[in-house]
Amino acid sequence: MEQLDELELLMEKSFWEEAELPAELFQKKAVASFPRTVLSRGMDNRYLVLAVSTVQNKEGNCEKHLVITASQSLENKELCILRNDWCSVPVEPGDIIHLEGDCTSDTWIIDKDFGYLILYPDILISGTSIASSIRCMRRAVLSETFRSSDPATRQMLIGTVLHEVFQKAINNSFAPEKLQELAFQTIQEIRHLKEMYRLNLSQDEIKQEVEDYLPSFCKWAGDFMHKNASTDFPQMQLSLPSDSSKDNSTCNIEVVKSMDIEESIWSPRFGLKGKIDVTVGVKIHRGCKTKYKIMPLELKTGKESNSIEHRSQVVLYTLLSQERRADPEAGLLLYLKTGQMYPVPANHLDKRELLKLRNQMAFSLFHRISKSATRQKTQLASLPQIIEEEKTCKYCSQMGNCALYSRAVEQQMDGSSVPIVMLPKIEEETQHLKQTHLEYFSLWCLMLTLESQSKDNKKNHQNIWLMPASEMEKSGSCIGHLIRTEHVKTICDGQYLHNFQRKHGAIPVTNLLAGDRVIVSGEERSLFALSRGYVKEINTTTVTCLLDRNLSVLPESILFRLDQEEKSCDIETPLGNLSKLMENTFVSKKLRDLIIDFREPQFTSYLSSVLPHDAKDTVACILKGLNKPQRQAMKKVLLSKDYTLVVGMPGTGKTTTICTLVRILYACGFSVLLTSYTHSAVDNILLKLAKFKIGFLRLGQTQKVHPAIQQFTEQEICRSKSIKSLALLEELYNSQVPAPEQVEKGGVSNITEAKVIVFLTSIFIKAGCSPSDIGIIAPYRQQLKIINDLLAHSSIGMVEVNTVDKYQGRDKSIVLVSFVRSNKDGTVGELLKDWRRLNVAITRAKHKLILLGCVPSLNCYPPLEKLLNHLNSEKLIIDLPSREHGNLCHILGDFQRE
DNA sequence: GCTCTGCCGAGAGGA
Repeated sequence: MEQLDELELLMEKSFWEEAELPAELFQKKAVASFPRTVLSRGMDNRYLVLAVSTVQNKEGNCEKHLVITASQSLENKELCILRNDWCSVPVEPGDIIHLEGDCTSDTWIIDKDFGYLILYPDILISGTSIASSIRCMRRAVLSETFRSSDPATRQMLIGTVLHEVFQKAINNSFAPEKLQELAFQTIQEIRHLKEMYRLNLSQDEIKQEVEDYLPSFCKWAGDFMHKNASTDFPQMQLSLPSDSSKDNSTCNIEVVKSMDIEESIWSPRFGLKGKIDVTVGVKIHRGCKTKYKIMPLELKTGKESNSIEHRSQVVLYTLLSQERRADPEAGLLLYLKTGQMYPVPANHLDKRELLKLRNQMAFSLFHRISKSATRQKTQLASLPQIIEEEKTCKYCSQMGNCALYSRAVEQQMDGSSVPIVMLPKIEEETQHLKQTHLEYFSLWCLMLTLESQSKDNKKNHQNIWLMPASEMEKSGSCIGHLIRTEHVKTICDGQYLHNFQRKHGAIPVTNLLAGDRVIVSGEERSLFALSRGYVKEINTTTVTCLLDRNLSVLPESILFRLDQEEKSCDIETPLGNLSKLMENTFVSKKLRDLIIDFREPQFTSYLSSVLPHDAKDTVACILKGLNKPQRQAMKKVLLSKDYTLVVGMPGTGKTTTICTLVRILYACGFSVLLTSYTHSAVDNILLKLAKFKIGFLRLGQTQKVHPAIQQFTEQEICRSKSIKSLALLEELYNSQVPAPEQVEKGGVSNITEAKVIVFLTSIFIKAGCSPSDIGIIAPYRQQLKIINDLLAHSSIGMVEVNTVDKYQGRDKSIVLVSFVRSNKDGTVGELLKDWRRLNVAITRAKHKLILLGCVPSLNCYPPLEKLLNHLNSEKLIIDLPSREHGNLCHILGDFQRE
């Protein structure tokens, strides 16, 4: 906060004076807002704005002068002059910008005819968002904020299906029978059937409507593909920006072939992203001259509007295309209802205006929080102004959020201004809400926005395009220099299994684990973010990934890099829920009552009024599998008219309770809707339910917990007696042998512990345990990595190795825990202090639990100290004598050579 | 201080 005040003072000083001021200050702001942004010149230039001043030039016109730097030391300053309308770009000192154009003697000039300025270029905004901002910037920003408030319609479903049919046809054939077949096949796909079900539409209805389009598909193919002579193609009007003005704009356009479908491109040059329906190779015949271009082809199934929005989308795609190949200079807009196709030239003027809209939008998205003028209070910022166009507002899907934000947030600020004509509309849209509801909305919007902006969540996607793989590898979240090996296996549409190997040697030390999300890029600048997916398997030689695109179409020589996709905090779901909670519907009203106004939840008195009489025996039978608190929770839930909160520590059997509930409801003939904030929670429930269907008998087996652990968890952690997951603790090895931890950039590890863990695992397997019954847990990724590597070099099969948290809600027969930490200076990591995590770790084992760690070090952690004291009193701690360690190393040596 | 949790997601049409 202090830094910002200093900055504000700075901004009031004059231009040249400012430029002389301490560089650290700017560095501070830049670091706070744009962590680890790499400043650089060249194609991907990133400049830090040091100062902004508005000046009048000789002609009396306004110019903005920016003092900028691309050097991390902030020493080498350059000047950027913004002329004409570029003056209005809302750029401030401390901002990061990208410049397109020419720089002569350290001066950039961006004017109406030449050059672009991209504000916050690492915020990538989609083509459709920008196109929709033409009519209403506020709507575009609201749509980015409250995403889910736009339920899909019949027309959208038809649109999606027709897109797919066309995309399949262009790689196959436009023959009528083939089109028919492709259409039928597409309609049958499960995701479309689901959507039809949701919209209450029959398959026949959709089929009919889709088939109505097919003749136009044929017509288009007949017009634009496969002809004998170039003049057989329809005449069109198209001048490319590079054509000389003398050239006739009349030409024939021939679509030669489809190069890609649904190509997804991120453009950190223009701050854009998007998916191109079809990328086509096109011949433009003009007189005797022919130009070949690879262009975006945008499909539309709705009205043939040739609207500015549609055309703008195409223009933006020409900018995206430049990330991968030569400037197409134009794109194509095809209306599938009629087969009519319009060429869309990408003129400088259009691109300039669209990029200016992008900048405005980026500004709004970046500045979501402001300070109140009077009291410097942190508050939500105003959104772009409400427009005064009843027609546009009438059908706007963001109307509710627009009015709500205006009333709950903007109208509470000093000096807010709302167009007077819109006030009645805003009042009408929000009249169902009480003051408490408006305040709730405003508060949670602010909290969620602040959370998304917190330091933790400033993820740096941009490192993929700003940092070479070799540099990124040092952080452990990237692997470069990979080549694709073996065939790509198609699992289904949109899931392709790829194998990668390092071109030379083994895969370097990395944090990447199975299950991590990754972004696959080519190491070349033009090939980044080719595909996304997750790691399926990783060992010292090979990474197997499940990706959303098939990369076998690319040349085999391409060098790839995998970057771990850092989770960006998802506030979209809660914001969407928040918006839904404010809707004028019966359900939302009830929820507002309960959640905001704290109406007590109601319960009926008798189970007999809830459960059908004839289900009594079945229910009784199902309930047998639960302990007392679980049954009590179950009863409460069944009697609930509103909601019931079931609260419990990890391992206390919440999921089991829910599963049993589902089974009861199912047995009584109710339909059940499972929803969850997390996917994994629902997955766990489904997994357990599936188990019930298969064997079942598991329910009857009461698992016994070792009394020592039971006592401990009950006393220190749970207080509840409903521990389900039951571990039999056998031994705790106290490693009296030298087993120091290693702290490096990739994390904390302990090679000795890793070796012992692997050795013990091998013993269990030799004793007849199935590798799938064994789980290895360590709190640090680096340790998992080392254990994985040792396992990979052994003859041990697939033993699951993962972090504590990944075991949440699951059991293994045997669990080995490596605590890793071992040092003399008593360095305490935050990680092990978390007793909830400890609880998860020690309650995952059904039959045998082995904890491996350095007792003196672990005693530094209060929760562990309690556990160790407890185990000590039960004589469950076993020292590992140094003589044994020597033997162990021998054995391990042998074992590794095996 | 090195863990994890919320994640497919840009665009499907309408005026």
